[in-house]
Amino acid sequence: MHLQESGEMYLETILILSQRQRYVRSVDVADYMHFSKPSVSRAVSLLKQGEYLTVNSDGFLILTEAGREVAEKIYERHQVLTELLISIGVDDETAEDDACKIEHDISDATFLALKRYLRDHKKD
Amino acid sequence: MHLQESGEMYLETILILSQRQRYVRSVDVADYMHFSKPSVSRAVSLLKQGEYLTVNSDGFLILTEAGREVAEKIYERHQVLTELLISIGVDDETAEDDACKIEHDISDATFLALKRYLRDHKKD
DNA sequence: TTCTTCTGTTAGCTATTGCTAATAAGATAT
DNA sequence: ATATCTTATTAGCAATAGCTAACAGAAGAA
Repeated sequence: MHLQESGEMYLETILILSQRQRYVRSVDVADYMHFSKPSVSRAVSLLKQGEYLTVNSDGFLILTEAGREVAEKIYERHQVLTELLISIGVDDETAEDDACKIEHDISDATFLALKRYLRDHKKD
Repeated sequence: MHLQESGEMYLETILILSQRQRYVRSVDVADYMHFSKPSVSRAVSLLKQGEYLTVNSDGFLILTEAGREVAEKIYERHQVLTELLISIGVDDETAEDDACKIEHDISDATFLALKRYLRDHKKD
């Protein structure tokens, strides 16, 4: 099953929340993303179907290996892109917002090139 | 009426085609974008409704001032982003593809910062 | 003139992804 | 025990944006 941008966002959110909390429930995701509970409920069931996560008996969302890989990939992009935009003079909030859209669009090749670029120009 | 990414792509395409041809019809847009005629037909009627273009009696698509502004903005982004990605080592085709997605996502502030960056680092 | 091809539109399908309303079930409070 | 709050789900709506099938009208060819 191919993931849309929306699925990637849910996985990224679950990863972020699981770094802050001992457990992540659908309602936590809904609050964080400012989406309704039914929207999250459906998204979760699709991600479960695609084997990107499991839901345990307490309703806690657990990323599978595949889910965690996607989430970490997107989250890394998020951080690197934000840093990169800030480094060229974009204000923090705009950098964050724009990174959040770009992170889903670019190819691995482009992301690698950007990362390499940032590494080699850290002190400019 | 707010334009989606899809509307921006149609306008950009019409601009590109109008630089190559004396006139641009719906079918030319369909061929260029590899979309069906009905898809273009509907898009054109929405863009007409939003006053981004007019259709003359020969079926030629003419961008309005507003339409041309959007098209030129997106096309400029397309070119600058492509150049920028190529300049950091992304291959031409990937750069083109990724630029084509990013162009719709980023804020004016981010695009300005990128353009400024490119200008100041042309010879690196 | 008649047949074919080109162009555009209409109708209606699909998928994605947000929403609200209503409901069910469990946990907590009175 | 009953009432309320929390959480999750189901059903169904809306917008966006692609598609095919069918058709109408105009242009071009035989």
